[in-house]
Amino acid sequence: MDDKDLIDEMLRGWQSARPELEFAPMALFARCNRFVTLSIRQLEATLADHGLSVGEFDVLSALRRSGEPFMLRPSELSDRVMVTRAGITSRVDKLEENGFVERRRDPNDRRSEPIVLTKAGRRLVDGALVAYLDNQTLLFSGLSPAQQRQLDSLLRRLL
Amino acid sequence: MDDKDLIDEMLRGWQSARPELEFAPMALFARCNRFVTLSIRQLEATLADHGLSVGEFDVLSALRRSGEPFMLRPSELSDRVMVTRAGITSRVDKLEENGFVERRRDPNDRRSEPIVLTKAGRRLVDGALVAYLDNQTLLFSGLSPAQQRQLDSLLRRLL
DNA sequence: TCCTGATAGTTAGTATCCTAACTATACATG
DNA sequence: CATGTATAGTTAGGATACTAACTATCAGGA
Repeated sequence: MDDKDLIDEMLRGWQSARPELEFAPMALFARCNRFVTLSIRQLEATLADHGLSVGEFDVLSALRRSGEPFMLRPSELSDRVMVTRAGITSRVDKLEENGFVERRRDPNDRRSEPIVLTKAGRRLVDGALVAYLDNQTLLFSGLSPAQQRQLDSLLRRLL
Repeated sequence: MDDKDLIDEMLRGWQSARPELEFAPMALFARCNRFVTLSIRQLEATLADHGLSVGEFDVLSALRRSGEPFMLRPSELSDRVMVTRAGITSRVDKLEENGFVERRRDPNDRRSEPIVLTKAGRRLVDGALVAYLDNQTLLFSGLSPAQQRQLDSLLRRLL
């Protein structure tokens, strides 16, 4: 609401400072960025109610949706969550401290330390998931189903 | 290209793990997030060629487009760049060290320390701006002008 | 069997941002 | 004009993610 104005104001500033340049793509990207940033803040608040950060939730989620036995190696988590392995190490450290995941041994490869979701971890992520989905549904509630499909199609083209 | 697959794979995982829930909004948000994250990495690389981080560029940009005398107070910068004042302080510290901005005095209010763009700062931001705009144009080059307007309209509705 | 190179994961160091506490200054009011 | 409150900005402390370097293990070829 206020953000739209902010970006329009930026646009006006540029157009007056550098009238010979084209700023439409900049404004478009600024809106994407702004929407994502605001959304993440909301999601952070939602997950905080469950004692989780977004990063931790992402790890638990990847384990949860991988199905039985809810176990993935750090390198697989790294690929799926799009975070470096170092990042996964620190997230797993914290989740393990809190008893939501456990590091196991792979008898076939001693370099590997598969991560497995504990019962507590599964309960936690299943609970947080509902709140998370509700929040994301809310994020797009300003768009009709047709508009949501349209947005999805545009984003697929961009990626 | 590969990211689309990654998100589709996430979607398939969830649908098989929790078939009773609706994951379309989650996938939609994941695509927004992914697009923005990848775009920012590109922009970082582009600006790095000019010796700037995105955060520093944002500050210089706000000063540049504010017009003569290219001066704003930290609190104004904070509002326009959407970053806390503490964040502005550290960005300005670094920019000042490198000679791209200067802290001035406001004779009417000694609490205030207006930030002004130096000649070097202006040269820098004017140069980086072109590369930045080119990059952003490229980001959306997969969409037709009509599709770009469509996206803009959807985003305005979301914000 | 013994290297050599690849792979799995962690650790160390850096950068960035945020919140909260702190300092200095301004202003309104009794 | 004294004082309490609000405002401007900085500093301190904590969180998170990245890159690069390091350790341990595996696997293929001489």
